[in-house]
Amino acid sequence: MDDFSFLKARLHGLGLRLTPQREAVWRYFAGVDRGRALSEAAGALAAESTSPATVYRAVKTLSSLGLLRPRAGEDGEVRYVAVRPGHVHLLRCTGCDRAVEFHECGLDVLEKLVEAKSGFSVQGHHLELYGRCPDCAPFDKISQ
Amino acid sequence: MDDFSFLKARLHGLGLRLTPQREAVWRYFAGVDRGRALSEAAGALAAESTSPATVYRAVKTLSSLGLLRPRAGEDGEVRYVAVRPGHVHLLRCTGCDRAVEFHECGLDVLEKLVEAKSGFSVQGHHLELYGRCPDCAPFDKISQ
DNA sequence: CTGTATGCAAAAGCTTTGCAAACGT
DNA sequence: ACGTTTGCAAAGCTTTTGCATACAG
Repeated sequence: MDDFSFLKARLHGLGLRLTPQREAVWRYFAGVDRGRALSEAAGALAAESTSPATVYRAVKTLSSLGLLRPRAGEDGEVRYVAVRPGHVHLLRCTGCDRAVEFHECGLDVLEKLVEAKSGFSVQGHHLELYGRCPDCAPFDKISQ
Repeated sequence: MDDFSFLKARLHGLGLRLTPQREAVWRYFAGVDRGRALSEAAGALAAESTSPATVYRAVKTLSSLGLLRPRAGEDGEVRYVAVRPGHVHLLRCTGCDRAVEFHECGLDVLEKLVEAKSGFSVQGHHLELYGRCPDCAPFDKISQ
């Protein structure tokens, strides 16, 4: 789980360094299977002796490198998820917000189609499935 | 452009009312072809004699009804977009953030597949294409 | 009448910024 | 040495909340 060399290379590309704090931020987001809000991250990493300001700055940096990606929840709160290299999509549980990755999507055909219809040049897509994980599904029968 | 009866019905379903302020908020978001941040909306609607607090409350309400949907931009800022009834996806310009809608996506097959592999029960998906609109594409050759 | 909605203004939170010190190359 | 990074603490914003008033059914 240490793509740190990868991280380092990406940072160096911009003349930036891989510091312990940035590594801690990356590990924090990469180590959980759901997105986290900035304030959550700041709170959690305070224990690891990384100041809030640094967490905010590091997230912004990693985000601009495309290593973290902001996603808005149903509630409008932004959570950042670590993006691994390659083409990855998430299936997220609407109950506990846990997520699993999947790769296939077959959207390249759709992209061409929409491109032709709209006159846009399509660069990529965000796709996320949502549903209930095995643990949360049972609750649907009880509550509500 | 007046799905106000639709709006009204959805609100009544929860014992809520369609007030002039809520209508103004809806019109604001529905009337633009790109998402807007809460603070932008609050600023713009102040001119229409709707207080910030009311805007924030109305967006939350409409959002919980599924009529507005929060989306996070690359920069991590949340913008809300009005959602019309039906199955709609957006193609958004990474330059100016303008968007056009499209409907086809063919993801039902994928949903079944991922469902089978993961053990989740899939409820739906968020899909967004991004690219350059005809107006913004030219700049790519100039800058950077 | 009763419960919902609004505006105001204050309070609370989150995020950013300036600056001096520490660090890596 | 030099430019980058950090932490602190202050400043700046956005967003939320309490409460009294207005409104709709």
